[in-house]
Amino acid sequence: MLKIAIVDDNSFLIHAVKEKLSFFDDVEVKHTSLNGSELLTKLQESHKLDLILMDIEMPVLNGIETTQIVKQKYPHIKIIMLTAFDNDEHIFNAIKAGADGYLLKEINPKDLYDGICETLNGGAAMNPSIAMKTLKLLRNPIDIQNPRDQEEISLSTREVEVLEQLSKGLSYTVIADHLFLSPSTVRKHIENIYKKLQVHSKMEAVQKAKNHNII
Amino acid sequence: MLKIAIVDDNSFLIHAVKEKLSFFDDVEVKHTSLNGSELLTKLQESHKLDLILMDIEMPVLNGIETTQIVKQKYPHIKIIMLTAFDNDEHIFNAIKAGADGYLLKEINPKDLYDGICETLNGGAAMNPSIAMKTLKLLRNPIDIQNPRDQEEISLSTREVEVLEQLSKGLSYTVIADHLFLSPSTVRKHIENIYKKLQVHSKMEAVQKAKNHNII
DNA sequence: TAAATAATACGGCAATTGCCCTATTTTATA
DNA sequence: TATAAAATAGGGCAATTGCCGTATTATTTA
Repeated sequence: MLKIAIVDDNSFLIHAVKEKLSFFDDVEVKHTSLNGSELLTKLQESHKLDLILMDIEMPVLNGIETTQIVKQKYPHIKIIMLTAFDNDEHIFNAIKAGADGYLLKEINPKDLYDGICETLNGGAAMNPSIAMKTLKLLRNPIDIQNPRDQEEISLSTREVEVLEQLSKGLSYTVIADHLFLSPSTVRKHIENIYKKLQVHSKMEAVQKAKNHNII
Repeated sequence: MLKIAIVDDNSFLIHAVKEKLSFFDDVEVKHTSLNGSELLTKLQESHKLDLILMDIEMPVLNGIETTQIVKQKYPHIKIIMLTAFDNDEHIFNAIKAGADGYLLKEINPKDLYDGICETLNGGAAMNPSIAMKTLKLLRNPIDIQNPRDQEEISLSTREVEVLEQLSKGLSYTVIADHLFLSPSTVRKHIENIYKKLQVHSKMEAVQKAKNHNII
């Protein structure tokens, strides 16, 4: 029987997670908490737990701080961050704090269950988009020292692809060739990218994109 | 239709992977290669590819080197390393080379297919045990050092100054203004820089300069 | 000191880029 | 199912860039 705890300041979401886990007979939700310190109190009484599903943004004691403390005191307990957001700083801080996985709340029951099992078997549960972010962090150690917050810069998938090509120093026509697009389309994408990033040249675009971990 | 290529020096394993993919109607294995240089030749003819499943240990040109080259030339093509081993060095080198995912050959058809789809959607395909290793790498930044090669590229003091300005994304005229030079002089300096670095645009110059620790 | 290198500066020209416009089709989302 | 957002594509134009000349004036250095 897998003994799980859930920590989330939103009781509705706790309920939703519980429901997802209810499909699996070998999972038992031992207790739930609305914040980190509530969890710590419960752990003082008993730390017979296999794994904690932890939200990040909570009052009193947030998920990152709580993870750090739990991992310090009870290193045998696995912790998966289960959160709505996947911004770089949260991910990196969670990893540093010792989290064993990072999943998004929108996850379906089976993937959640699989993630729990994999984590208990020594692996790491990770949403693919988050896995990609960790790869980018590994490639750009600069970001690790000073992770900057990406404001509300939201580029479309295609725009990111174009940006990646731009960062190789390629010309419009070559990019069009690579992405099987008309040069006009590439130009238009780049125009839109410039507007979103508020820049006026390839170099500035690439630089800003790198600073914001877009590429 | 997802256009896939497979690169593996073991033709039996190529066949096995093909068979796993045969369950899925929207996957088409465009071509297979027994090593990196064979793949590169095929890509020169046509790079209409979505994703490459790449072995690591191959003769002639191994998976890491091949990944680096492909990612440089055709950054739009996703690459998943598909290998028998999961040692730390391979993983880290593959990530640095630009791999978008890292799966083990023992994977079942569905997970392989899911991994491919997730990767094409901008995520990263990762085996849980490998995900855990990347987390550990992120926690120990000591391992992450990039020893760069220092070839004999000798730029003059002035040229380095101009290059630094270039890297800010500034235009010829603005650079001239900053360095109290005539725009013509700046243009000439940049011309000389391009010749020394053997590049043909601002972006390439800055990129190459950064790789060689000039700026 | 003579020769080589670096730094300065200009003119011309083709190609590329940045920015404005419109417009259709596809995809997502409310 | 409307509506919005994204992706596609093209025309036009001014500014910038990349590349080719040439040429004068320091500054090194052999």
